Amino acid sequence: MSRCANHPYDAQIPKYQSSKIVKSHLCHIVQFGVDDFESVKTTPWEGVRNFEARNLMKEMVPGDKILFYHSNCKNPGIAGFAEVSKEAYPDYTAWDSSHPYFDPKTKQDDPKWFMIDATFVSRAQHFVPLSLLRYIADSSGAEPPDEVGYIGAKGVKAIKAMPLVTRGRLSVQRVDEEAWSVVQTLAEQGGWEDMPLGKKSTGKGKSVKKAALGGSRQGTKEQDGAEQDEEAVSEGERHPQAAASRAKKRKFDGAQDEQGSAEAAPRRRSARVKK
DNA sequence: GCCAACGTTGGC
DNA sequence: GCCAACGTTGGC
Repeated sequence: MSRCANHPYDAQIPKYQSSKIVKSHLCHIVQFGVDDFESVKTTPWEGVRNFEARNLMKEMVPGDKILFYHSNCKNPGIAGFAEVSKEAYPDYTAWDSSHPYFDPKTKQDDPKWFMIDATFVSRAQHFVPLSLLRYIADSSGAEPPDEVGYIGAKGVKAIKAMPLVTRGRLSVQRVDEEAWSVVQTLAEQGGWEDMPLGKKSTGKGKSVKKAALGGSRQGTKEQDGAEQDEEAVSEGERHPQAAASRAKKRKFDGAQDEQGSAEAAPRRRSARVKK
């Protein structure tokens, strides 16, 4: 759709004013955490270079909710909530040879990569670490640990089904209503501070990156087709499952990353929506 | 179109 | 820094 008319190249500048592109070895890494997101408010979700993730973004419509996830950092997890503010349009960073996400194989008259615009909604009052979700997902019982007993067996079930837990690497994945609800509740209630998660779960951790998981569409529930689409993988991707999150970029172009500067440096984001 | 090798991602 | 999972590339 829209091409870049509405998004001149400059449109992305704001994002980089607060985030950083780090060049190391042959890769560039874009760090973008919840702090950056909160200050920028709306940002194009550029750099997704994975077909499955890209197809999921194409399904998103304004209003779809997004879970913003910090990946590639010491304490990965969900740091905030956002929503899709512009449907998929060509990712212009793919055509800029000086950009970390440049992809020499795509042309402007035949866009290969797309991005959506994501608008910050709120921070997670309690950072929800991946380690917590994993801990819950790995437990054999149907009931949650006492510390987060409020999510109930239904919450445990929803977490166990999350792609974030079952497959990990896709930068953009679907989040069903139940999972969305549990994550939101966890973020509001907290309570796992004393659990043996291995890493700290305060959210203050150090580096964070940006990543998001998508959200569900609000209100409407469309069908829930959520599962259906899977993307057909067009060209490349054939494995429906795997793709986890990543959006990578090409070889030396950059990818995202993170690292953190001291404390916060989230990087990528991914957004997914469910429908 | 299949398959092996290689490169990347991303959690730990 | 290491390792496992996965995607991509390229030969046949």
